[in-house]
Amino acid sequence: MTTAGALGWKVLAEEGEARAGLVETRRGPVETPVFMPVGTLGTVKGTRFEELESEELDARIILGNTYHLWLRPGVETLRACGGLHRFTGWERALLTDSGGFQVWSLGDLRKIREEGVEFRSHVDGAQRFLSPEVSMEVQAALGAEVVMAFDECAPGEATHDEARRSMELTARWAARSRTRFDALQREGADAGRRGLDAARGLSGAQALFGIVQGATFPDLRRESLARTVEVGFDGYAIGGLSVGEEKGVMYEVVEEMAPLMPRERPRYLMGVGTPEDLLECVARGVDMFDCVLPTRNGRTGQAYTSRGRLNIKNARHARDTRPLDEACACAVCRRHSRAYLRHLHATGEMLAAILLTHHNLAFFLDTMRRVRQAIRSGEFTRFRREFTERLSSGVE
RNA sequence: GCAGGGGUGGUCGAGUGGUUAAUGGCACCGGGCUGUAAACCCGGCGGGUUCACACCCUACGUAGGUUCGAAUCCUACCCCCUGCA
Repeated sequence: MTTAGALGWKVLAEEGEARAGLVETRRGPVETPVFMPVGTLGTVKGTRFEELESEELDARIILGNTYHLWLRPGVETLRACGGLHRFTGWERALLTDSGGFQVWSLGDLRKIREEGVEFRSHVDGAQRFLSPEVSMEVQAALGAEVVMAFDECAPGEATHDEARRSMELTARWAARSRTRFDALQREGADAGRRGLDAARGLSGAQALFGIVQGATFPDLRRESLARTVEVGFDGYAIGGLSVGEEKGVMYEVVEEMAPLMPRERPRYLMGVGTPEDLLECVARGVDMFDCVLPTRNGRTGQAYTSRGRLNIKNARHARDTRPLDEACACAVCRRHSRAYLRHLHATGEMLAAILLTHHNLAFFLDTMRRVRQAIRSGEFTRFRREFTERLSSGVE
């Protein structure tokens, strides 16, 4: 276990490339492999914090987003309210994305320069300039346990030249992120530190993760990793995947990169993925994941089950008195039928989104719990095969 | 009874002689969603044959009529709404 750092990390068990580990944050332990629900605007949409903390979901860490929270409610408000934990009432660990993803997802609304990114706010059209330094400042005001370096997320179909340019920019931004981040920690800008007892053998500071880019090109990915490790971070992420490239390509990049990433640091695959993706990428050596799928798809009528996806909008469920997933023990599956959930969705009732989101999160988080257990008991290979097989068997 | 207005596809509602199987909305059916511009977006939606291009049939209250051609014009009838008796 690393001590005095911002984050503790140890590998508890390994099976092939898969590993079960423990990340110690200043706001509690996070067992890995872990799925981190996405809470872009300071809320995991459609859920209450009590649910996330409940034994059933037991989410140990959730995300927040720098770009979105920077626009609304804004840094000053966040500072005035004591950081994102106090502002939202979430007392467990947080990880904030840097805004790098918005460089990709809001591609039509920004211009990239060496200095940073000029965004035209999607909220009101105002010009807003985000740079590694600004991102670090906002993330200090947010006070998450894990801060992400500001990167450029290039499109999956980027050419080698484009990907190189982007990767090199990301590398320069990584160094700038590190520098500004360290200064902010020294200055005590970290809003999340307030009120914490600095026990647990940790420094009490925020942790900073670097992000490996390079699109689909192995040479660029390797160079990106080397340059990121050279800067030095508390953890390392693979970014720039599931942004338009083919699924097989994503697995290849992860398969090649994860084993090259420092063993003594947690490895985080950003923005991934489906239940199958999680299993595949755990098998390739990834420890941390986040994805909007369980929450977004919960709102749009799609349930993840042990036998694959179920579209609650389909007429075939109109009189189906069975739960979403007969193998699921979540509160929604214990109480409600597919017929009722379909009715709620069809009538536009907000409860439909709430219940499907709950089930989906329960499924994702429970799956990861089982993954961890399987790795620790040396049964991950079998678990993965059986789980994947069942996933593709189709909902009855 | 008289005077106006009106009856269009599951529904509401455009269209008022010819690219009209008929604009739109809703409903319905299906699909998509991977570091959240997403409680959102896309497609289908009279019937039949066809892999498809395409073709055929049926349709704008009912029945006739005018016209090369009608949901659109004319006549009669039925029904609905409003006002006056």
